[in-house]
Amino acid sequence: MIAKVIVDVPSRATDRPFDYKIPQQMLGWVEVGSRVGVPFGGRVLQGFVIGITEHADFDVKKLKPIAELLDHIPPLSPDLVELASWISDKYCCTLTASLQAMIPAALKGKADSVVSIADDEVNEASEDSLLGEEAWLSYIRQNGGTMRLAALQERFPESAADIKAAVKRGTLTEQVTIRDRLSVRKVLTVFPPDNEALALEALQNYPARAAKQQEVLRYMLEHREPIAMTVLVEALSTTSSTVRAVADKGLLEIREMEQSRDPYAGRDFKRTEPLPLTEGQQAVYAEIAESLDAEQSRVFLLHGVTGSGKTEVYLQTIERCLQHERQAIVLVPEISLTPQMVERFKGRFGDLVAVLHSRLSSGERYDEWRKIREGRAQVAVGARSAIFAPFERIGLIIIDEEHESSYKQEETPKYHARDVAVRRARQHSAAVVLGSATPSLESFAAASRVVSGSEAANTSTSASASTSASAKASGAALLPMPNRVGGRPMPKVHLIDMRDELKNGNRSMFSRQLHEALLERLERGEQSVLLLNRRGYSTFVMCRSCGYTAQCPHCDISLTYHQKSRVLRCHYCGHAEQAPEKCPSCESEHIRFFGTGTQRVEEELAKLFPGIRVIRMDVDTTTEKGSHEKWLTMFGERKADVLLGTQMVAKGLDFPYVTLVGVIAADTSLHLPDFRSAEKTFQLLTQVAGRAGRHQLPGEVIVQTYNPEHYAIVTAQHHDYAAFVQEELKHRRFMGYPPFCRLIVVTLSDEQLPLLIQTGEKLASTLRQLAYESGIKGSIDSDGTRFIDILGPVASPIPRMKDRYRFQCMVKYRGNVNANDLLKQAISMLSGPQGQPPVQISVDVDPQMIL
DNA sequence: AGCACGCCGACT
DNA sequence: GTCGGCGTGCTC
Repeated sequence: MIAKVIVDVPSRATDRPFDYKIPQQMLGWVEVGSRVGVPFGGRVLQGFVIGITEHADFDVKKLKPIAELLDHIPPLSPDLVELASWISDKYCCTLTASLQAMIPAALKGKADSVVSIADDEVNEASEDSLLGEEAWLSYIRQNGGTMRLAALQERFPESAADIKAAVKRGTLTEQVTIRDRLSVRKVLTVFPPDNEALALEALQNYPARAAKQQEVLRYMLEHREPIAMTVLVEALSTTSSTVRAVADKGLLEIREMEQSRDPYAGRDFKRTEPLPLTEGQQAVYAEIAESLDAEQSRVFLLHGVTGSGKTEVYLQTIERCLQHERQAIVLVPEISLTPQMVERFKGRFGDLVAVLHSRLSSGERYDEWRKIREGRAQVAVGARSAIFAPFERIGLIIIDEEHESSYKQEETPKYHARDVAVRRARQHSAAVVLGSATPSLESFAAASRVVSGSEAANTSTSASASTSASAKASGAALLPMPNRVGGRPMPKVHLIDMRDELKNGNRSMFSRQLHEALLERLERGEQSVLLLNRRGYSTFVMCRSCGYTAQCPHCDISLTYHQKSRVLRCHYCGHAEQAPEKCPSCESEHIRFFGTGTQRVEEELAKLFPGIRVIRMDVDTTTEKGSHEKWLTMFGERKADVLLGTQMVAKGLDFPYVTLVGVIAADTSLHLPDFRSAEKTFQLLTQVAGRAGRHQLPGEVIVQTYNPEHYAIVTAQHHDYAAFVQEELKHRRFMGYPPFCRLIVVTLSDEQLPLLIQTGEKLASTLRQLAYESGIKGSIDSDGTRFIDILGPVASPIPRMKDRYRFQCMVKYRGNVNANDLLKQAISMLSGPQGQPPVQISVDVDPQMIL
């Protein structure tokens, strides 16, 4: 039998299946989805089996056999392999990249060599005197004749060439295997006696002076369960040598057991029961439950205002799904994957929940992943990549805060978890629930078209190329939840025109109203949340005399100032330099280091409200593991008056004593050169406003802005999603942006500018030519359903990164245009015979940020 | 991506 | 004369 293997080489040229013979002893073990080690061009690499056939597409005589099978259970199932190939096709990336994204990093094996002294050499050495033998050779002998090549080279760096030569002439034999980057935690475990009768007899006859041993044995006979050595020793306040003594008599067994790291071990989650649903929740639940019972693959857009109780609906639909013995995946934006959120799922489903997020160590993540793969978990809660949770029978996929841009991966493979979810759900006949108070325009356009039949014809031409193409195909159903649980009103939102403040001589960053409102909360002992909406704003250096700013010498981007080390760092390439004392350009002393906005707000708060207790949450204060959780717990225990932060304070938090939400500057995100800036602003304001007054105490929101008449801000003030969408759709249609078309951004990069520009031009003209040949109308005003427009090449927003220049082309299209195919064709037309393009090309399908 | 093979300059 | 620079080309 022949295995088709995708080899772990991140290059387009090698991204195709290579055929390998399956050795006799591996027959029946090697499956689609298996991870194997294969010889490839003189070395051994990790690869994935994506197919098994009878006949090779290659000269059988030249076929090499698979060198090793790396796992007992294939890490990928055939449906995930199929999904990987869909991703690489849709997002124009290599299959290798898609496959790698699906497994935990711990399973990214690397080749590792073990060298042994050849047999005849061993004999020779016994005759020859060891005198004069090279140090490294005797070192191997001391190690029993075999050791890892890497370890040997580390010990004798100066003999590297000698060692290599020895391998070449056969003095040393080399064996290459793939080693995982994982450490399985082993725990010494004590097992109860096999032979109980014997043990009981021994217990009777134990010598009196071995009381502790007797105690150990009695304990084990009573509990009759394996127990960790450390726990046993602790419980009986004895030592491991005592336990060992019992084991040496053959009465107990001590073995090393593999132990899963459970990041939530020892934490008690209070079990919760399903809450009675409100009428609104019930209607939505019934709709989804019906689909679950029928095992249909349907997509639901759950549009529920903040505080409408979406999470309870999630929990109960998951319960329904589990009753059908099918598994559920819950995606949550990384930023709102808070302990609060985890607690709600753990509280309802206990150990059946596996949690996957970026704060886990690679070992912890691997253990949670295995819990899923081995069927010990039925529910996976996690960020973006949890969409690849290796379940066998998925019944339900929930995507909370569906509009969040963090569902789009910015690195290759640049997939959108929402679209992958829809595709994966279809493989499993599973339901998808997209939940949001502020659905993305793409999802909303795709969903409303199906529900409001009369508008269907109307929108089908205008928004036919929704970004959520798969949602479109499956026909998303809109499920509205317009009311808050308990009939609580939406908080009142006040807009403060900061221009008026300035006119009235208030130059502080706090308006009088916000100042007063904060004071009131302090007096009443209630809490406030302050949002500084500063996307992409970080600390930088500027000279106030000449305007000089510190730039990275390799990247054409401002350097970031790190206060702790007084170093300027580029966060694209890692370049670091000492922060200057005076301006390098004009020698002025007036060089200033601008701290994060939140730092300045914190200082101002301390000045205005002496004794105020502020928790500041931003990248500076939450990088440490667990710090996020720590701050939120503190705030929840009312150990602070104000929670001040960036985006991260806007999402999913629920504190009963928060009655004031202040937005310092609503418009900082409004004027970013991105076509989604209005949408992002509306979403953020709506989300943060939803933090107030979720319980008994009524909430108030104060939004400071310089653009009080902007529709994104006005509609957010009135919690009017429909009005926002209507206005925003007008703009999108007029400007020709999604959901009225789809976008692909192609970025080309190279060290040589002329070659780069030349290649860029060639790519654009080839694309135009191909589009023309396939008869697609090119005009932006075209009424036809097919349309394509190729823009550029132009310099990228970051024109140089890591000493490479960057240019980009944008493809806009709509209708049944296979832009991916055109693009792939164009790229292959300017590539060499092995498929390597003259410059580096990176493709972003459905980009989130255009900037 | 790596590694081998291969053809031209500065050294023992 | 050799060592070694990194330019193409291939990997089942």
